[in-house]
Amino acid sequence: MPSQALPGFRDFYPDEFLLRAHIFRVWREVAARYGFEEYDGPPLEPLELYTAKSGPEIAGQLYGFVDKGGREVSLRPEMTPTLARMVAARANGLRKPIRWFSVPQLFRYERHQRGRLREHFQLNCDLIGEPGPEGDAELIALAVDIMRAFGLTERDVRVRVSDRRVLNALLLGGGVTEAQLPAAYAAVDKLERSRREELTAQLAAGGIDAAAADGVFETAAIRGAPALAAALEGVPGGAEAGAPLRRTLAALDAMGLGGFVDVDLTIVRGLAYYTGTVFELFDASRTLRAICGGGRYDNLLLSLGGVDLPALGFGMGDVVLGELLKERGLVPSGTASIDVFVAAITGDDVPHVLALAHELRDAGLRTEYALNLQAVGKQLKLADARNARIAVVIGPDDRARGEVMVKDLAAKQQRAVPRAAVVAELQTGIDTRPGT
RNA sequence: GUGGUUGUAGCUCAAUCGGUUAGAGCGCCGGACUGUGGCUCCGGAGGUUGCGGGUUCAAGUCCCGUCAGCCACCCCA
Repeated sequence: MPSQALPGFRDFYPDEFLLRAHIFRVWREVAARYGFEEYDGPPLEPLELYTAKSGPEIAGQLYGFVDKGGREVSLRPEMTPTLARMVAARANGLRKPIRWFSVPQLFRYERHQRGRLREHFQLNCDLIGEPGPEGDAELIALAVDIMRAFGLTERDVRVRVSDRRVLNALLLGGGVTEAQLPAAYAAVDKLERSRREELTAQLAAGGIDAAAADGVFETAAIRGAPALAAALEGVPGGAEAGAPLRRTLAALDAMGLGGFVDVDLTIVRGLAYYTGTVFELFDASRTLRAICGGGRYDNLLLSLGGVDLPALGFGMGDVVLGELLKERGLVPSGTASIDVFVAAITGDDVPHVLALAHELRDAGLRTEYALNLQAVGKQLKLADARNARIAVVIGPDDRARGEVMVKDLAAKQQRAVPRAAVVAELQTGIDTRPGT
């Protein structure tokens, strides 16, 4: 028997599943707060659904194979093509803007490393049918509020925002031609990780001379809205190109979330389909990969699904986010816990334990008992190990008086309670405790 | 796909120059403890030293290969 999961795949033991469940719960709660509805699609799709968007070379990165019917298929590497198909099929009947989210497990056949596996869960939130920049603000705010719901502050995570329209205007205004834009984008993307001489050489290979290259570097170095506005004044069409981003930032400020946001033109993301705002969320110390990334892709639904709707969305994976939460101690406690443990003194008490335990379970209390008769001390030890709050001990003497012993395990106190009253008492007693 | 680096018990680690039967702590199981828990003490299980080959009288230790983890690149969710 293989002793471990496939490379890049994870086993979730109960204490690890706790974190995953916590992440999913927060994702769904906050998405619901923004009026987003959950959807899902198949985890396995025709291969061409993905090659249509990104070209045949993408197939090398896909978890694809030929199925028993001879079809070329792939586990889904992303959700957007599925979403595009679903929206296109019912586009006329859906009220706009469409606010949908999903939590798919996605797959990529790639060499894995920290924060990047062959499988992950990713919250996808998309807003479809809204062209205005307030929609961009809405989506960024959703991503930020998810961070806040996890207990992360603006000192923990930063949103770095750029805009294709802005970067295009500045690069073209700085002497880069339309055809040279991809090379310029690649250099902007690598600016933080590579040395400037290497990038200059790469830009030269792309036909961009030294003077224009300096312009690229200057543009990429712009930080903050005022500096960006100043730079835009100096290029043709700059004011117009900068207007949407300005309104998006103003809306975020009005929501009180402006403190999370940095204007940073080195955020590039996939060249293939973003058309406007692009943004990524990072941990403030920047030791991890991006937590979240997204932007506006106004042409994609037309090219994929044949429906012309503006759209924007983001994806937020569980792996990097989970690492950050662990790093900051923001994970729920790793121990399983129950409400009540019922213990028997003798074998004659066991049926009464079963009866009471079942009544407690019917009353909604998390209840356990020892599955085989053992010493009371053993049973209480088990109750401790399961983090029970209350132990109920049933013995012959108590039963003769029509009572059971109710023991508060934390307070180390116990008292006799009439058998007939114990379920109601425990139910209210436990429900009214704070912090449950 | 390329390069670097690391693999010893469930976990964290130890094992001198290559030298006897690979150890410890935590965790797990059992006992001390048959009407009352956390502590303590005692005992036990658990290892093909990732796997395969080579060198050697002798390999956890040295060499080669391979697999896996980690890091960087490529690429991006």
